[in-house]
Amino acid sequence: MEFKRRNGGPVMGGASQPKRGRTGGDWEDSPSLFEEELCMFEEAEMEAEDREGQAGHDVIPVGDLFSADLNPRWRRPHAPSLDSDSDTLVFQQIDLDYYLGSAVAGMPGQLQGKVPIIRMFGVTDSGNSVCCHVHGFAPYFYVPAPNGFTSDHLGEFKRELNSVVLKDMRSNKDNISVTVLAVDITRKESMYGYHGRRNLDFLRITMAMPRLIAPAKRLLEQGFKFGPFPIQNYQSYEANIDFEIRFMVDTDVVGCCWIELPKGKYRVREERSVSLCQYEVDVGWTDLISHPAEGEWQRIAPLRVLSFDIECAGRKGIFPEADKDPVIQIASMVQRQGETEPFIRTVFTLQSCASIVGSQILCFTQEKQLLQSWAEFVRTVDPDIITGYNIQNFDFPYLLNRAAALKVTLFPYLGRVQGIKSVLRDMNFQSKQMGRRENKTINIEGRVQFDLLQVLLRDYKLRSYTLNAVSFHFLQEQKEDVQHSIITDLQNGNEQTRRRLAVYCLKDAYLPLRLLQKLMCVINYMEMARVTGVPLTYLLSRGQQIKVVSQLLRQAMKQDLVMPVVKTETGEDYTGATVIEPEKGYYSVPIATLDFSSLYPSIMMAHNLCYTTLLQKGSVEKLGLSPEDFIKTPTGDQFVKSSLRKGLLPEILENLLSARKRAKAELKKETDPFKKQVLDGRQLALKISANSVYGFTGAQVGKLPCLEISQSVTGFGRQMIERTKQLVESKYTIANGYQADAKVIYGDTDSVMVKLGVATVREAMDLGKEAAEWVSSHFVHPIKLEFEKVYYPYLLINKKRYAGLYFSSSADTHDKMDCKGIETVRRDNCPLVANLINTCLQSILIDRDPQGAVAHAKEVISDLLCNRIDISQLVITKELTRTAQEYAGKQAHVELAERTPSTCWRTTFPSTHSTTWSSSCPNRSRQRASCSVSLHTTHTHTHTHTLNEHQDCT
DNA sequence: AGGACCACCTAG
DNA sequence: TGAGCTAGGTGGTCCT
Repeated sequence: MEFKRRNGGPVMGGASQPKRGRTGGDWEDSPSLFEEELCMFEEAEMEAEDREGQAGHDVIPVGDLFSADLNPRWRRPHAPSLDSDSDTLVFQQIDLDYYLGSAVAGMPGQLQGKVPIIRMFGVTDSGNSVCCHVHGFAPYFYVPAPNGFTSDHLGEFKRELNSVVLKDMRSNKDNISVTVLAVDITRKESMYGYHGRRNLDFLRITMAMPRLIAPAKRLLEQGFKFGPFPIQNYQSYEANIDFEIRFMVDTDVVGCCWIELPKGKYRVREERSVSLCQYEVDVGWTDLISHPAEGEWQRIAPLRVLSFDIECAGRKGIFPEADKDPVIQIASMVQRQGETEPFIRTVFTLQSCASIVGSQILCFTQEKQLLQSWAEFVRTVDPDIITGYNIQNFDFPYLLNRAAALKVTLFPYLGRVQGIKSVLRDMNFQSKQMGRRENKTINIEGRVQFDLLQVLLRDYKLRSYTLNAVSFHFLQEQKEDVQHSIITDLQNGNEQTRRRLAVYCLKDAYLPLRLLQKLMCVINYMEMARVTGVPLTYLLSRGQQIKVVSQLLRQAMKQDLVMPVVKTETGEDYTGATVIEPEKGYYSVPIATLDFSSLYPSIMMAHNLCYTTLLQKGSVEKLGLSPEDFIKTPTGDQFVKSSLRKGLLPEILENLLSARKRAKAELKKETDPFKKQVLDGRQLALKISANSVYGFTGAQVGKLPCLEISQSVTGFGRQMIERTKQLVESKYTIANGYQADAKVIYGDTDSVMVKLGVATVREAMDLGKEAAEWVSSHFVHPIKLEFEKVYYPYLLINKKRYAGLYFSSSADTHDKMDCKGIETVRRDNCPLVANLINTCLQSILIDRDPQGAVAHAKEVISDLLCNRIDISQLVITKELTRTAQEYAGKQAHVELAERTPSTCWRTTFPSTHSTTWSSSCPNRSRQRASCSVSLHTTHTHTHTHTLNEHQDCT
């Protein structure tokens, strides 16, 4: 039930070689490691290019920037001409949107007025870009047909609805004359609640464009009258589905899948092409073939990934403002997905700049020209994915604003569709999970914006999210050493100082690429898009729910089930999981841990919990069900058994979990490292997806909350953990011939920690496995209790706070020291505390020397009191102190410090909710706070030390 | 002193 | 108009 990688966690993809750090800080004398690296790129390429007779250019005078001779690599590979009569077009779709346009002759759909057209962007196996316009798909939704409705009434219904929708429009600037395209009768069943498997007549209402769905739905809900029928309120179904998702679900297209346009079924645009893509085609929506991501269709096209970074010359102490401060450098790196090195490394500079081996420098005397040329560079390189660090909220907005300030009119056309301007918008994204977050967004049609900062904020819990910290954490590598404050000075210096800045800027463009690769972001996100069926861009711009909705709709469609639109209202929270009261203390005996694997998904599968199986009040009587047809959950809710109807959610979960098993099996067999990465990304996506189904049903402000499901799930969970405790403690007893009476000393949600009374890890493992198997036999398939690990020794401080040496792979050596909930894993303490506690825990658990722990803590405190340490927030839990003392046999009559507020400055960033600690004041202009240290020692006196903003923190 | 409440962050 | 869930520890503030 863990969705976010804690503290970065172990980084997947094998260990990386830590780079040796740069020793001297003397920049001009010795080139940095990064420069050596750039140099190596150059050497490798020189060899290759010598054969082709292309000389490398270090510094290029601005002029023929875009001529093929000078920059042969900028353009995509040549695209052979395409003949739709004889060629099949196959491409991997990476972005999908829609627009309103005029009908194209020969394509299906409405002919007059503006029609919605789906647009897919993608790349072929040979690296050519594709823009595919898909015609004839229109948005629709459902309402139940009123009693007595027949096909004779369709015309009247349609006319009347059309008329009220038209009347409802405040302005009609698109001059829409027809809003309702069609109304059909179709047999469907609501997915909410079991009502005896009877399909009813539903009206499928097709609208002319997506934005007409909401008013039509509203008008029907508020009360709609037509023909002889009385005024009536219509409950609507599937009226809140994004148009893109609607299309993808109906055509079996998933995010990042391969699309095939059979020969003869599509048209190549010769004139009238609107995109910058190499191929631009039109196709009818029923003519495209979507390939499931299996076998050969798991591959990934050679996508172009552009990473960039900008530098601005800010004024002293003022954050750069786009209307005043110039953009002085833009570094860009372009890499093909799947390759290890960027094949374009370039930096656009304002004013001259000395050459950097391995990268191309383009110097400009006019900032306007720099910006304009960079935009042209982007259009020429035609990247599929644009990355960088905080590009979404800084670099892109700054560039757009700066270009506007300088009136570089051709700058903001960065997308793949000609004539569409990239504009900046403020978005207010908010979720319980991530809090309120102000975000800026810009539209870049056809290119996926993959801001690495946003990825890290979503997927990793880190202490700090600066590029420097993140690079160090994942790559053991850091940024080039340039202080922000000296950027302007470097720019105003000479070509050597600007060169130093350029190296810095290049590295900041390079690091995101390295991180993307190391963390396998592109692969993992693509796999998530494929597994859940949503476009790649949704994964970064939307929440968790849309992924479940997409899967739910796909499953529902097969059974003619439709999803109601529910009004969201928050009610009472429901009861969650049980946390077994811990028997706090230090255990110098092995503690076995048994876990239910995928507890909540397996509960939903085992008991067939779903919207479609829920028996609402009175249903049992109404449907005349007998007791063996349904179950009653611990919360008193009723669901029919799978013999009557198999639930959609259990089906989805089974598919996800069996697909995960397959992926893991394939992963084991696979030898190709690249395919391995894909498979690992897939199994991870499948696991996360399975776990988020439960959360979806409990999301009260959501697309389809169903607390009967979520509270039944947790209810079963509570019952199960209680039962598990009883079972274990009843069987593993001296009376039954075991060495000791087993005792469950702790448990949380889906796990129990058992003191089995055996002396060795080996015995605990063996007995643990046996116990897990035996307990499993008492539960319904596929619920399974598994032996996970042995803790030895184990320090149980409180609920959700413990530490122990973790034995799993071997009984002889521990895998790690596992700490849960303790200061060492929390980000709201300064590092000193985390380090101190960590050292103490190591002392206690590994060295088995609690006095050592106490001594160490004392020493640190004493250092603090004597100002020998510049940072100091000390928080040692009372429990840890007590436990350490207990273990030490009360011999150590030292009370550790209880709590000491800080002399270091804590900064919490509201945007990211992250906290950083520093010994210097982060913002001198703003703080009024004073900080104090107060320590209690056994010698009774209290030291209080207060610092305020006028004192130096060190 | 003790409790109600909040913010923050974690466990699962 | 879009947002997965609950349990619970710890430390802080404010009130009585």
